[in-house]
Order: sequence, then structure tokens, then C-alpha cells
Amino acid sequence: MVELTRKQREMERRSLEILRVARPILIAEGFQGLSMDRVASQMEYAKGTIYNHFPNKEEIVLALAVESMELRRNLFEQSGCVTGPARIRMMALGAACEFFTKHCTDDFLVEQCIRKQSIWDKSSEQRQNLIRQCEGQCMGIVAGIVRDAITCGQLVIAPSLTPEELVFGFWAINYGSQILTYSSPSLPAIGIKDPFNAIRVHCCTLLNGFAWQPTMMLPEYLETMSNLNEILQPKFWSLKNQQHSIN
Amino acid sequence: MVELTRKQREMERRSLEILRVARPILIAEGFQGLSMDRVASQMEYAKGTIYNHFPNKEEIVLALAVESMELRRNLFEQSGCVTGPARIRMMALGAACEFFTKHCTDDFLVEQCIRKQSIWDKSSEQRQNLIRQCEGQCMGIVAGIVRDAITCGQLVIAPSLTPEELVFGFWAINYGSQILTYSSPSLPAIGIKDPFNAIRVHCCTLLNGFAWQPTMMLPEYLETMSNLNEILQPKFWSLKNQQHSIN
DNA sequence: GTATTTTTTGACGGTGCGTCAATAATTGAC
DNA sequence: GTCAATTATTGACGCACCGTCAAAAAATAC
Repeated sequence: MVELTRKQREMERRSLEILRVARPILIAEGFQGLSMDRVASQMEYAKGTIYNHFPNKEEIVLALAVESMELRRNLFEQSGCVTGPARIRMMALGAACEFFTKHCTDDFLVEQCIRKQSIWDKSSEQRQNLIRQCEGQCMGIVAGIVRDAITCGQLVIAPSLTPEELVFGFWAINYGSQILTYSSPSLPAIGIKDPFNAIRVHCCTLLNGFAWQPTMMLPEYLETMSNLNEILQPKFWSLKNQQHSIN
Repeated sequence: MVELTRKQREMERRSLEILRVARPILIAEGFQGLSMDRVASQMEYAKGTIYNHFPNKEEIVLALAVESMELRRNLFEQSGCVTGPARIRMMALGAACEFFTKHCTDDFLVEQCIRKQSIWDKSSEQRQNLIRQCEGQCMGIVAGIVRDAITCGQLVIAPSLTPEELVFGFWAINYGSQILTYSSPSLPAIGIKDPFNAIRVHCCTLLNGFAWQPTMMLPEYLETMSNLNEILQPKFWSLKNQQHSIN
């Protein structure tokens, strides 16, 4: 019994070590660049041993994505330390998003890697569920804020729109902007100089469009966001020891 | 001289044939699934001949993306046939986006394929410029509408926001939503049942947030969008013969 | 009809994935 | 401490793919 768990612990430790080796390769050279041989040689193990832990490359990538999405979820949870009306908490969440993209860029990139059919095709349902679960938790946190706002009468939405679908809009703005920012070869050339500022403006405008109380116009919003960034950063830094890639 | 151009024409014809063979493979099986050997054998040419036309796989994919983005640009241009205040033309553009995603799904998928560093690393600057150019043209069309609105006094934006950055918001909502829709394993499970409706709602809300005149509340917006979809679709269908994958 | 240029071909070297029989290490019974 | 049984590790192997290039074939020029 004790024996078994010791073995399991060792197994677990090495799995994590594999992920530690794989992560920087994935980030630096993408899915193509990550090779099992390379991971094996860098670990000083044979390839077969790696395959004892992960049945294929896709599973490694998904495992890395789980780590990264858990970091995101932790940031989302930590942003809950900000008190105040729902709209402010929603903004704190936006700040968490911004923090994640700016300071956990590696994790953001890993998250992107898994948005490909081929990866979902080849990976185990079990690990896929971990992703789904984490995604659901993130959604739950944000949708909770929306529900609070509705309950307090600070926000009224059309009956055809669920709170989750409202969150979907903010998710899309953030996610879409960030994808475009990182993958569009020359945003500045087509007139987009400060995408992060643009995201803030659009989130504020969307909140205003929904008439989410208390009313807050752009200058006030931007100032509040700056303050939130100040407040939240030190909190987030405390995660450093738990996690991998905050910089 | 005449000889040379005939050869060039044949060369051109075969390049297009390669793309015609490659496209369905790319769409069905992704970048990984597309193999040069397969294209060659399906064309009944030797692999070397394919390499006479495209120096590597990435160039083929980029060439396909150019075709798809040109289709998008054409749809954007065609949406200009709708007359009326800028806000309505902006909505027509939204309808064009929706049409593209829904009925040119293959092209939408191809557009996604090129948002990877590894593809830009390996492809020629020349073809990259074709993409950038097309992207710039699309941006130009939409930003033009925004500028019109500003000129007419129907829209006022903060001086810190360029018209292009405003477009960026709508782009992000559309692009982000669609990526999430196609790649998130289970949006319905986390509460998002009708992403297309959600996109419309968010675009309307964003327009309202910017106080873009003439004022239009959600029900009116949704009805107008439905009408636009009716009006525009037959127009778009006329592209069918020029292009590849409208369905 | 022959010499020259152009085009096509597919075998080849190199890399990477995932497998599996052979080998090494660990375990536990005596 | 020994040895048989179990478990873990290894890396060579089969297969697939990319991109190259010398040789063969076709087209062209004369």
C-alpha cells in the first residue's frame, strides 16, 4: 500500500518534470517544434518512458493547457478580493484578464495551442474534461457577477440573452483582441497602435451599452482600471510560487 | 514571347489546380493532415513538380488563405450596396461577416489556419504581403464607414481612439466569438446556446455604447439584421461562380 | 535529326511519431 | 542473501512526411 503510493508519487513527480521540460519548448517553438525525442533526450530518459506517462504529444499539450487554465482560473478567483458593486468586480475581472495576457503570456500562448481540432481528436476524454471543467469554472465566476448585478437591479438584459451569453461577449472581445494582437502580422500598420487600450475602451462601451449601473463614462472607467491594476498586481504575484510562468 | 506567356498560363493553371486539390484536404484534416505527397498523388504528378509551384506546404496554405480573404473582402465590398446611414451600412457589414462564417465556413477555417507563427516563419514575404494587403483593405472598408459616421456627426469617439481601433472592437467580437464557437468543445454546456444571436446582441450593444446615431434598440436592431440577411444573401450568391466554397 | 534547354521524376537523407521485444531493475517470498 | 516473478526502461524499428537533387524525359531551337 505504502509502496504503491510511493511509486505513484514518483510517477507523478516525473510527469510534472516532463511538463516542465515540454512547456518552454512548446512556447518557444510551437506544437510542431515540440518533439517527443527532444523531451526524452532533455530529460535523459528513453522515449518509451515518456510514453509511459503520456500516450501522445497532444496529451502533453493538453496537460500544459490544464495548468495554464488553472492559473487563469486562480487569477479570476483572486480578482474576487475586490469589493464593490458588480460592475467594479466585473472590471477587476477584466484587469485579471489583462494581467494574464501581459504577465502570463506563456500560459496565454499555451491556451491557444489547444484550439485545434486535431488536438481534441487525439487526446483522452478524461483530460479534455479537465479543460472543460476549468473553462466552466471561469465562466461560472464571471456569470456569477452578472447574476449578482441582475439580482441587485443594476443590470437588465433581454430575456433572449442568458448571463453566460453576455459573458461570451466580453470573452470574445478579450480573446479575439488578444489573438488578433498576437497573430496579426502588423496591426500598427493598419491603424491599431494600442490594442490594450482599445480592449479597455470596448469593454467599457459594452458595459455602458448594457446600461450596467452604476453609470461610468470612459475617463472614469480608464482611471478605475488603472487603479485596479495597481491593487491587483501584488495579490497576483503571490501565486508565483505555486505556478510556473508569471513574469 | 508568345511561347513564354503560354507556358506561364499553363503554370498558373496548374498552381490553381494544386490549390483546388489542397483546399479540401486542409479543411477536412487541418494543416497536419495536408501532405505534399498526398497532393502530388491526387494530382497525378510527382512531388517535385508541386515544389516547382510552391516552395513549401506553408506557401500553399497561405495561397489558400489569400483566396479566402479575397472572398471575404468581396463580401465586404458587396455589402456596400446597402444604402442608408453609416450605422446601417455597418450592420450590413456585420451581416456580411455572419454570411461568411455561416456559408463560407471552409474559408473561415482556412483563415484560421494561418494565425500561427510557424506559418509566417516559413513563407515568402511576397505572399505575406498579399494577406496583409487584403486585411488592410477589409479594415479600410469598415474604417471608412466609421469615418463617414464621424463626418456626419452621427458618431463621436474619444480622441485616444482611432477609427481603426473602433473597428478592432467589432472585429474582435466577431472573430473571437467565431473562434470560440468553433473550437470550444462545449459552449452549450456552459450556457451559450445561440452564439450567433449573442454576436448580434453584442454588436448592437457596442454600437449603442458608442451612441452611434441613429439610435436603435435591440428589437429594432435584430429585425433590421434579419432584413439585411434577406437582402444581402442573393447578392452574395452571385459570387458563387467566381469563388470556391459558398454553401 | 540533333543539340540544348527546360521540366518532371522519384529515390534519398533527415526528422519525428508511436510500438514493442528485449533488457534492466525492483519486489517479495523463503 | 538468493532467486523467481513482476514491473519499468530502453532504443531500434516501421511508417509517414518534408524538401532535395541528380538523372531521365520532354520540349525547344537550330
